[in-house]
Amino acid sequence: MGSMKVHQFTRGGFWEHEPLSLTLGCKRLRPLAPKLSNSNITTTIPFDLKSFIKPESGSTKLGSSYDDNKKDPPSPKDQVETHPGGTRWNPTQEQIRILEMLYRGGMRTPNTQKIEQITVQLSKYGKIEGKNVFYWFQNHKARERQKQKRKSLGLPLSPRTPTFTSSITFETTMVCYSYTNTSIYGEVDEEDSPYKKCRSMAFEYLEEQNWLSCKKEEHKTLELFPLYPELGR
Amino acid sequence: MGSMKVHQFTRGGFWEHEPLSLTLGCKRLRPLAPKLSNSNITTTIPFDLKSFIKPESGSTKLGSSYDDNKKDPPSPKDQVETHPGGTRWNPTQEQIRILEMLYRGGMRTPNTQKIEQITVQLSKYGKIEGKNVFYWFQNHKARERQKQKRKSLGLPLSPRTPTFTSSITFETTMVCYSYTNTSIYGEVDEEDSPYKKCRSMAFEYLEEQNWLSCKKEEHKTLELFPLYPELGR
DNA sequence: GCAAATTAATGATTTATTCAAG
DNA sequence: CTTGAATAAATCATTAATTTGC
Repeated sequence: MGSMKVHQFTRGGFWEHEPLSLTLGCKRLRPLAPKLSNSNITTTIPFDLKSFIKPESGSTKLGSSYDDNKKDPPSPKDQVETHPGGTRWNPTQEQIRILEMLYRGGMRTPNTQKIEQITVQLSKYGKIEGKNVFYWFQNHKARERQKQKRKSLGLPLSPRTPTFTSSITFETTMVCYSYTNTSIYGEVDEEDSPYKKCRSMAFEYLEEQNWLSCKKEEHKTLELFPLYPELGR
Repeated sequence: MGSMKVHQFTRGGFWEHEPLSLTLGCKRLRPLAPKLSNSNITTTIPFDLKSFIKPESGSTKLGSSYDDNKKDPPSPKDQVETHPGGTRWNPTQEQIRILEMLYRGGMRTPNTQKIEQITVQLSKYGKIEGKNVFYWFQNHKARERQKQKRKSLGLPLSPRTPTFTSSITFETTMVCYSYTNTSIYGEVDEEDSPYKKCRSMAFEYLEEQNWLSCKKEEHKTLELFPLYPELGR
């Protein structure tokens, strides 16, 4: 019971009975889309599952007439991975520069059309897809907001470590956090949110109680606190 | 510092300086996409903003060759609102029946292609768009999970809703969750389920800090800090 | 200097919340 | 009160930077 379990950090959730499937485009190893076995279902569903096997693509959306008010958001993952190796978008300086300008100019969540246009323009400076633009705005907005919040809270502007996983491990009397994809993990891998909410508090408590004995030297990929940069401390 | 902060549960974010714009399609009244004023930017960006005024649509994505593994998710809002009045999808019995079957069959987050196929099939039973299918799976999964969780927590299977806030409420010897501005739940009881242990530790800690002073009866929307990790305290 | 090890950034997805139509 | 729709937060994963021990 006092043993440390070291394993891949899987999402808090559980993957139900979803079969495992690997993506070709990228290296993800965790279970992805289910892939319902047709043989298992076609018999019960009065629905042409056959056509599900190999679809065309299409989804030819017509340009909505005019209104600029139309939210008509983006189509994140709707694009086809163009990069062969399955690597992620690596923006060029120029691309970033332009995106930041647009952002500073007030653009926040461009709709599909705008995204398409931006993409076309940015293509001049390097490979890029619409979803990249979409994600960039999403992430940039969210991260700017975090920065703002941290600043307003007077927390150290530490742009510190983001990859701290949210898992906490209880074992014996220790609590540890895993880092990046691999590390410690306790038997307690609850996925409940209340649990997560307590993390920091629990940690402080344990520290106070001198229950924290593991040192960084003892375990490379182990770090005790700042669970989240925002937590500071 | 020992004071309890009681406030309305507003989203962590704020709407920065985003200009307000109303959608025509739906009635949302909060700030939406920015709509960057061109006159303000074109002068500084070496980037053809002009072309942003009135785009075409396109985004003709080619069907990715084969792999079914490709995550290639959906394109939620990528569709064009076809309904004139801006009403939302009103699924027919048949459509729901089929969707539920697919769900029970194991399907969770179909990719774009699958969505497209499903959409085509479901069109036989009534008007429907790809995004409707996408959202349906999203919502269904989330709500099934809630039901499950509530059940596992032994909470009243209150058909009550989804707005389980993420806040935790501490009070006396109980740990509660706030629920839609009002209710609170559960006590920190028995066992040493690490999960519960965590809760109780947190509780003890807070109590120790004299941060626990309010009673359930004293207020409805009680919220004790770490709502979100970033909020820290 | 260099290459492995580690940290910081940030692209990409999923999940949680919110809102409001019906 | 149910649930479609949409956004924000959280999370995961990969790559760029930086550090560290030769």
